[in-house]
Amino acid sequence: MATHGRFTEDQVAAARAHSTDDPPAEVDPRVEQLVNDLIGRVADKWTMLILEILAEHGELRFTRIGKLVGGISQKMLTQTLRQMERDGLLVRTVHPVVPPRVEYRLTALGLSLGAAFCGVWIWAGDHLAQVEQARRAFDERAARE
Amino acid sequence: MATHGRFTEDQVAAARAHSTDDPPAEVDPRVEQLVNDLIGRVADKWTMLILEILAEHGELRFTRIGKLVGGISQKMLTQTLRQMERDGLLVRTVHPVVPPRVEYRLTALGLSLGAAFCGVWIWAGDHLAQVEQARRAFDERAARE
DNA sequence: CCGGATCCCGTGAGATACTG
DNA sequence: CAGTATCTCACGGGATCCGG
Repeated sequence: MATHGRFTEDQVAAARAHSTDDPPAEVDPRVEQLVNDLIGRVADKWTMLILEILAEHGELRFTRIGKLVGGISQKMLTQTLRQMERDGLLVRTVHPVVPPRVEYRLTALGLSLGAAFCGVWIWAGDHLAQVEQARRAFDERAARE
Repeated sequence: MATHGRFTEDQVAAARAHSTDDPPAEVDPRVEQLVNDLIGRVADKWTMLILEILAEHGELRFTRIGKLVGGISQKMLTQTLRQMERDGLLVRTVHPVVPPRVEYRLTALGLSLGAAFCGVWIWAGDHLAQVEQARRAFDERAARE
């Protein structure tokens, strides 16, 4: 089975296992809302991309992440990394040398999120062609008015 | 095992199964780029939320989706639904009656993406407390300068 | 030199009003 | 009811400056 080559079977299995068996039915709407908010934060383009890069490479410097992500501004890179640090997804280590050296590394929490996202990457790779075909069909129909 | 209560075991299993066994190593950087682009489109806050709502409820009207998602503007709702339709994730059915009645329903492709995202929802529910604690710790440290 | 803070500007999101 | 049109404004990108 494929785990995108970046996560172990165990990590993915852990991501899929529930720590708490859910009560029969009904979820507290307040919890529901909190989960939705968290999804809103985490389901961000740059967050997902950075998460993936760090999961793949282990520990990286600021500029390196920017290069690997591609197309991200330094501003958004800093901002996203700070937010991820605040959410406990990664740790930021500053080495007091010159030139400055700042390393970013995922925490266990960040790794678990990366494992949870793994399925989405697999999906993207597997269904890329289908999406492109759907787009062509849609655009063609739109062009015909 | 939990499947977020919205997807069957089979759907989730299908989402995790690779249709093609990847060749030993190396991925084509061009494909890599395309996958990243696709992730960027699909890893959108509103897309994920709408996908979830539709996976849960089956078929819904425009306004109903807006209510269920909560906090989305009509503009973004229209825009996101159109984009998802273009990507082949859902079908839009217009009933030529008055008042107008437009139904949205996920396609098989959309359902498979929902199943792939399932792990992220489970993660959010399971690690909500950890994230909140990390934020409090970060904010407290920041306040102490 | 690297990491990132700051400024300026354009795109894109939100709120409101309007139409078929 | 399901959008479209318009306005406004905050957020994102790019260039520049700065501290170590």
